[in-house]
Amino acid sequence: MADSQKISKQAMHRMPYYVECLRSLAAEGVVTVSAPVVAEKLKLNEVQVRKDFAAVSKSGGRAKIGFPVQELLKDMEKALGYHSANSAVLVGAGSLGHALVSYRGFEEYGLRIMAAFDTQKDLIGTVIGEVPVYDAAGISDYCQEHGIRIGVITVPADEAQEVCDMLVKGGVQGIWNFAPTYLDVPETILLQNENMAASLAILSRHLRERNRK
Amino acid sequence: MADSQKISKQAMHRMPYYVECLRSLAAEGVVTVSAPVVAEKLKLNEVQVRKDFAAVSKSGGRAKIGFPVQELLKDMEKALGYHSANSAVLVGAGSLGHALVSYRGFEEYGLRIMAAFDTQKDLIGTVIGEVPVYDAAGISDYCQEHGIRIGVITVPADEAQEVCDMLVKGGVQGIWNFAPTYLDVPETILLQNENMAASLAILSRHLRERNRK
DNA sequence: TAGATTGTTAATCGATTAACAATC
DNA sequence: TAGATTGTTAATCGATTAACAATC
Repeated sequence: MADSQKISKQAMHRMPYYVECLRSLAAEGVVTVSAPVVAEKLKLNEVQVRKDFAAVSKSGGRAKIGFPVQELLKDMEKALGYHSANSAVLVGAGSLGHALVSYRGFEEYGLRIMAAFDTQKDLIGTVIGEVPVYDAAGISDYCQEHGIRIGVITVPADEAQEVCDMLVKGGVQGIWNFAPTYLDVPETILLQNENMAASLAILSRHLRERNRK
Repeated sequence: MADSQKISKQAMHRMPYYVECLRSLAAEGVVTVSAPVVAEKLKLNEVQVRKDFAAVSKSGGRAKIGFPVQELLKDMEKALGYHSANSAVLVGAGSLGHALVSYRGFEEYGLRIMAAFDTQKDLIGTVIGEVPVYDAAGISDYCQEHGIRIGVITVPADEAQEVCDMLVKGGVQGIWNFAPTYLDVPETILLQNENMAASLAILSRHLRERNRK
């Protein structure tokens, strides 16, 4: 029953799937839904879903009936911060960075990329979508002036730490790191590593095992 | 000492960071390295690193000396499948899909995107980088004819299941799903969900907590 | 009422961390 | 030898799953 604090990282990873599931139920006009039903749809353990729901739901569910879809959805989106916009900058306007900047989909989750930075002369001064690309030298100043809270790192591994330091100096509170490298950040800053290399490795490993048999 | 099978998912997620760390050590000309040293650099537990190394290293380490950097690197890259190319197709050539196709970085990890698919008429027939975009109707046939092993899904949530089914029908063995939705796949197929919404939610949540105090 | 579903307490499981003997 | 580091066995921790009483 919405104890605010304690949602485990694992639970946070399941939340987006609940949201998606609840939205599609809402679209079908379903008014209430029970944990076992959602668990069945998502192939998850029933108790797990119940606990996850309990962790975000303000008013709780009702025995025999379940949870009101719309209300649970709202509570969950709030817990996930989907509606609280966080200003961000992205550093490294290479192909991945370019992609992420032009992908507007993150806005739905509260990420608003205000500016991009790069060191490459021919990128500086250009505009991606509606996002301007500035000289990387100005990262810290820009972040301070605009109260930027999140830095997205899409530079090569060997430049990531330097960029990270500049972002920290600029006062960002969270860093979303796409470089496959370890970053050293002060304890107060949340580092979220997006580990695509690991995902690929897990896939690759599975295929190898499979094709050996 | 390289028991092949049992590398946990969590361990797999740490591997890319080891690889990056070992590469940079190798570049500095370092010949051997011990688990405690790497643990210190990566801010990980020493025993954990030792166990992870033991899981991939063929010849094992030597007391007081540690592991030969080059050899361990080779063993690890092999365990991760970095050098075993897997052919893939990507479905959904929207902005995220476009980004991933044009990002050549995944080739290093063994993912070779051979073709992209979309339903949008004005995208079909175009070329992204060197990758052609075909009509989504032909997914299954293409995969079968070309022995495609991995399908990458970057379509909106409500189209993902349909696309997934076509990929499965085409005989892919692994699916890398970027849509924030649950997919139903046969047990034999490995589904790897790339959960960017969750990453953002975790960041967002942290910022909110922090700014309340 | 009977039965489904909730919330919660207890048991299980897997991964991390600690302890320690073996080795170079 | 002494001390660092390995590999391994045992203890701890956290998350998942099972069990069950309370509720509608």
